[in-house]
Amino acid sequence: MGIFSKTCEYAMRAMFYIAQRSQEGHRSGIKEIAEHIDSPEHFLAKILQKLSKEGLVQSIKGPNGGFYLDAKSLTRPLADIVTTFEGEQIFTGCGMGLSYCSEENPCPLHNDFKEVRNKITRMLMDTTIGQFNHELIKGQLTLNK
Amino acid sequence: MGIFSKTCEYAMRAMFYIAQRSQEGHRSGIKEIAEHIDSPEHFLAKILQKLSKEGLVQSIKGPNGGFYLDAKSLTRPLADIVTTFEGEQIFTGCGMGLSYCSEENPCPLHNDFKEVRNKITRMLMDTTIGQFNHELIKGQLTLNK
DNA sequence: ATAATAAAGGACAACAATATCTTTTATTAT
DNA sequence: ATAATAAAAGATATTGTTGTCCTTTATTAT
Ligand code: FES
Ligand code: FES
Repeated sequence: MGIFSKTCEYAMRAMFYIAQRSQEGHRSGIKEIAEHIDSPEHFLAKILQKLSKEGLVQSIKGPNGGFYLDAKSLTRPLADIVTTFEGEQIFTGCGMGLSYCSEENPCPLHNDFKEVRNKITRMLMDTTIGQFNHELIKGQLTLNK
Repeated sequence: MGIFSKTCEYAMRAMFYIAQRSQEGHRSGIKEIAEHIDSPEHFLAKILQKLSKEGLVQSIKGPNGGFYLDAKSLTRPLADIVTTFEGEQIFTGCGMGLSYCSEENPCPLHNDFKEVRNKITRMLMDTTIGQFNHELIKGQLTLNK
């Protein structure tokens, strides 16, 4: 696995996709999303359910329903999605798995790993969900290759 | 989970511990290692078996036997341990789980994620297994807190 | 009202990661 | 030679992640 779990990866891809479609004024059904981000449909449904409960994505049932993002949601940082699935561990945890990371009792990787963590944190905090709509619509960025 | 799997975390901690003890001229038994890095004993045995097969750690059976690191092994980069358990994914994979990462078909996180990956890679390539022996012996660094 | 649609929710299945236990093999000391 | 030690190897158990399926609920269109 990479840095993030598969669940979290699908979640990020799905949210970027929904953001793009929302920008275009469309709501997206699970099937459509799954196809465009290349994820298992039913598994994705579960993921979106969780994001919906967290209020990170909006949804409407029934015909013409689907998932979309309101203005507020489009400005939320990617970090909110990651936290939903991975918890705080990735932002604060020790790189070698010690029960907590501290300056007083550092592991051998502590100094280097702090920087890695900070870079990840900045990436996730500074990136908003709606940030790439333009590039995604123009096809300069991809979610399924 | 953090960036690395539990298996990989135990492996790194174990190797740093064995390195330290090797430096002091001792071989370490599984039980001793497990206690000092706070890992499940039998699971650690499996991990060390794999590292042994890879030639990353040396071992001797029987009384006064145990695990140790020869001069060559002490200079190997931490990356070799990580690759054994996580493969190349962590060094080359896409942060959002796309099947491959490329400049031609980048995901939204590509630019930021490249830097994260590079920092991780540098950390693991530039750190050698024997590098922290002194600090570990003096207790300035820890493997079990 | 009824049928159609689409998300929400619950139950379950497959698989991989983590963990434990037992037997075998190599080595050493007596 | 025998017993003791410790890693190697094999078998199995537990848990978490990933994935599927089926039923229910809300909404819309007819
Ligand atoms: S103690 Fe390990 S990263 Fe800080
Ligand atoms: S394409 Fe996703 S990190 Fe490069």
